[in-house]
Amino acid sequence: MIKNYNQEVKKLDKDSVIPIYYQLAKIFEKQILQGRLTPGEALPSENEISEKYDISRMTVRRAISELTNAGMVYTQKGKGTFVAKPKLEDVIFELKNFHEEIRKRGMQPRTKLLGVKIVRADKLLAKKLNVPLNTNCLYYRLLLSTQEEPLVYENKYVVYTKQKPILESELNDPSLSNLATLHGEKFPTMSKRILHASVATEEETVVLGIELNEPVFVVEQTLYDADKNPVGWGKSVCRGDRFKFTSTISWSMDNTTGD
Amino acid sequence: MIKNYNQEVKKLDKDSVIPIYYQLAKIFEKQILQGRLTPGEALPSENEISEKYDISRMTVRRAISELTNAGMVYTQKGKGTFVAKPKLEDVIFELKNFHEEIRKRGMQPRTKLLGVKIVRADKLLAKKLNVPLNTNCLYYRLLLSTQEEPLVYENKYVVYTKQKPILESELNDPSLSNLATLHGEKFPTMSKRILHASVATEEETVVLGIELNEPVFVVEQTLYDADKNPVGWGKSVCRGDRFKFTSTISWSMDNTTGD
DNA sequence: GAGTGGTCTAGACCACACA
DNA sequence: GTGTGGTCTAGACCACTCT
Repeated sequence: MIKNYNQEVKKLDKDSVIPIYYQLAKIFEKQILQGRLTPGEALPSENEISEKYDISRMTVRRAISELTNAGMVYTQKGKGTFVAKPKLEDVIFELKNFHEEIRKRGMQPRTKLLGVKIVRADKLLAKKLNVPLNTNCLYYRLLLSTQEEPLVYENKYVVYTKQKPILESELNDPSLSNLATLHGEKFPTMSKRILHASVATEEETVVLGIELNEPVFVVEQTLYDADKNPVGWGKSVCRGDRFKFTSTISWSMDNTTGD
Repeated sequence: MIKNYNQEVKKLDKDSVIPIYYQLAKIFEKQILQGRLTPGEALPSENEISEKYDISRMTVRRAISELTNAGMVYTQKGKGTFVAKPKLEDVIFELKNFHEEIRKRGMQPRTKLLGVKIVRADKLLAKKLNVPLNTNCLYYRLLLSTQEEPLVYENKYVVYTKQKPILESELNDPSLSNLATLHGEKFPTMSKRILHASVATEEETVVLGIELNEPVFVVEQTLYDADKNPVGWGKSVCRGDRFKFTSTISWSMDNTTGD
């Protein structure tokens, strides 16, 4: 508590395997987290820092860049670098690969193909995929489960332009982007998703083995190519009693988001 | 289609107001999106690029850094820089400030304080906030609405160490992190949230004006200070018929996530 | 050993903010 | 004007990969 009252210069180990810019960023991070630099307050200028620690200005900039990426400081041209306010009210819910997540929890993920066929686009699908009515599309119905119980019921459609046969091996990665890559002409480069809270329909209760009106997450996904044309569309229904999304926002350099 | 077979060098405008590193990054982005550089393929080495375009290697590195941040390429020490595979299966659902979102949609957000009082921590709350039983805590009940209808019902608790009076002005920003900052000793620096799909309880149907068993999103939030001690806990119940989360993942330099 | 990306330097010029 | 951050250069040394 009584140390450092003389704004003593923290030491940088220039021979360390740890980069100088990282050591410097950590020094400022510590000062910010300890409240010795408070939100709105200015950091020393880049020239001051580079003289004080006897390092190049470019190295100072790299350190500040790390802090900027972490959202801890922001820069203003011609004015200076300032400590940011924590933005803990922002939320980011991440959803990662189903198989990995299940395996991480010590269970065995399974993918069951309930059906796959070529269908002609009806009005809804034609609109979702921006194709003419009755265009040939591939339709997949999948059930993702652990060894114990079903978890996700998926319906996916992709534009079917290559007329390639449907391979068993597709089930190794039945993600919409993989299916679209295999059977479409173009590369998917953008994915839009919408997450709804809903209750299970009759069909979903049967497939998922839950009661009518049980809560579920519904994730609708649309894939686009580089020209912004839809190349795939799908709907995943996740059991509400087995799924939750977690979000960690941390005001520090490590762990931008976790789990 | 027939152009550029002579690997003609794209021009960089060195006198432009647009930074060279950005122009260069855009050139590679275009080549990748057009499929002239495919996933797994190597970019020219940094030295080659710097000679080819007659710019410094540090500028080349800055350009590649932009592409790396966008997830379009990855680097391997001693080997080279390679085009990444699009990871469109990752999902990021963002939830932004309630008031801004409502206003953006052309409605007027309202916050109604249903109640605020000092309570003694029961078993559940003592566990959530990691304090002894019966510790004094502040308890807020809030209703967020448009002019037309209620949307979110919130219950929030913060550790009450400062013994500061409760101010009307807190309602300008009744976020958990603001309440915790005002009434706690320490700075919140980390926020964890859990998103559940559920159905409305009896109390929630009354407050939100919906039917029993209507789907709702439940967002549970815990705030921590720099020492990882909980300083606030809250639960927000959002009408399922009025809320959806959207996610856009784009394999390009702009729009890392949108809306 | 040759080639690669990672780090770092000691300069330079610029546009911007502020007095 | 002075001071700030933003860009850029032309070198340098390192650890790493591959042959």
